[in-house]
Amino acid sequence: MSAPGSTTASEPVRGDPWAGIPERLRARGLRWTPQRRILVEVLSQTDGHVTGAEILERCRGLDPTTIPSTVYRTLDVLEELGVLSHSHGADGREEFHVLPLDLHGHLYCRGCGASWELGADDPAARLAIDAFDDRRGFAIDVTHLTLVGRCAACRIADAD
Amino acid sequence: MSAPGSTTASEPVRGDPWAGIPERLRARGLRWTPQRRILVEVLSQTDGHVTGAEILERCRGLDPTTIPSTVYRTLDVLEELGVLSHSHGADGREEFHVLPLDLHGHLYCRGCGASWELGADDPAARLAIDAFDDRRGFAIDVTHLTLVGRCAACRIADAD
DNA sequence: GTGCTAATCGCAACATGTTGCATCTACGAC
DNA sequence: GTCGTAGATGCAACATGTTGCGATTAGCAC
Repeated sequence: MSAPGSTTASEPVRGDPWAGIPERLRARGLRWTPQRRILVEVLSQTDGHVTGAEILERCRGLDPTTIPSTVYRTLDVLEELGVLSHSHGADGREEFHVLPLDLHGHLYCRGCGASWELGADDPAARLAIDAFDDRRGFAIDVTHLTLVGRCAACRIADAD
Repeated sequence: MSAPGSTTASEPVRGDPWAGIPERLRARGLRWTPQRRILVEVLSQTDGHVTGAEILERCRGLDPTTIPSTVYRTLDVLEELGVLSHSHGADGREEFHVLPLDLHGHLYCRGCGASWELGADDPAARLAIDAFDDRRGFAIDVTHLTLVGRCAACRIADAD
C-alpha cells in the first residue's frame, strides 16, 4: 500500500508530488503515520485554496476521530517540507495552498466579496514586487499576500 | 481631502476626533453608553496599532467588568463611523488603527520579525497602488494591507 | 417625571486555532 | 523478533473572536 506502485507511464511524478512524502519525512527523522496519510490524501484531492477548518472537516470525513491539533501540527510540518504554504484571507482566517510551485496571492474585493488569484507573473504584482525590491530592498512573499480593496466593477457602481 | 468642516482656527478637529463621537452616534440613532465611553477613552490614548486583545485588556484596566463581545461590537460601530479601521497582521490577528486619516499598512519581515509602517505616500506603495489601479482597475485599501516577506538586512544575512 | 421602544449589554455557547503534557508508537538498532 | 527512544498523538485547557438571545437602559415623546 505504501507504494502507489502501478504507476502508469502517462502519470509523471510531477503530477503527484505527494508520492514521495513518506521518504522525505523519514529523511528528516520524522515519521509517516496513519493520521498524516489521511491528511495528505485530503490535500492531494485539493487543488485551490482551503481554510484550516475545511481541511479538518474533510479529514473527519475520512476518519471521524481526527483531532484538530494533529491536523494543524501536520500542516506546519508539510509547510516546512515545502509542499504547501499558508496565508491569511481577507477575514484573517488561515488559508492553505497546495503546491506553492504556482506562487500566488489574492485580490479580494470588499465590495462584492469576489477574489482573484494573483500570480507572481501578474503585471501589476510584478510592478509592485519590483517597486518594493528597488526602493526598500524588501522581498515580498507572494504566497502570503492578500490585497483588500475594491474591484473595477464596484468602483463604477460606487461612482453612481 | 474631505470637508474639513467648521473648525476653529486654533483647534482643528483633527486634534481630537473623539470629542464629537457621542453626537455622531446619536445622529445615526445609536447610543452613547458608559461602555463606549471607556472604549473611546482607551482608543484616544492609543496612537499606533493595537490588537483586539490589547484593546480589551486596556479596557479591563479601566473597568474590570468589560465584556469582550461588547468591545468587539463597539469597535465595529466605530469603524463604521470612520474613526478607526482594522486589518490583519502577519499572523492573522486583528490589528486596529485609530485615525485612518494617516492611511497606512505594514511591512512585516518574517526573518527578523520587524515591521514598518507603510504610508500611502511611500514611493514603493505608491507604485504598487498605481500598478493595480492602471492594470486591473483595482483600488487597494492601504489601511488593510500587510505585506509579508524579507527585509533587506535579512536578505543580506541569507546570502551568506 | 413617566413610559416606550429599539439599541446595547451581559452572558453563554460556539468557531478556529494553539499549546502543554502524559501516553503511545514508528522505526532504526540490535 | 525485541527494544529504546524520539517523534506523534490525543486530550484538555487556553487564546482570540463571533453570534444568539433575554435583560437592561439610553434617548425621545408626552
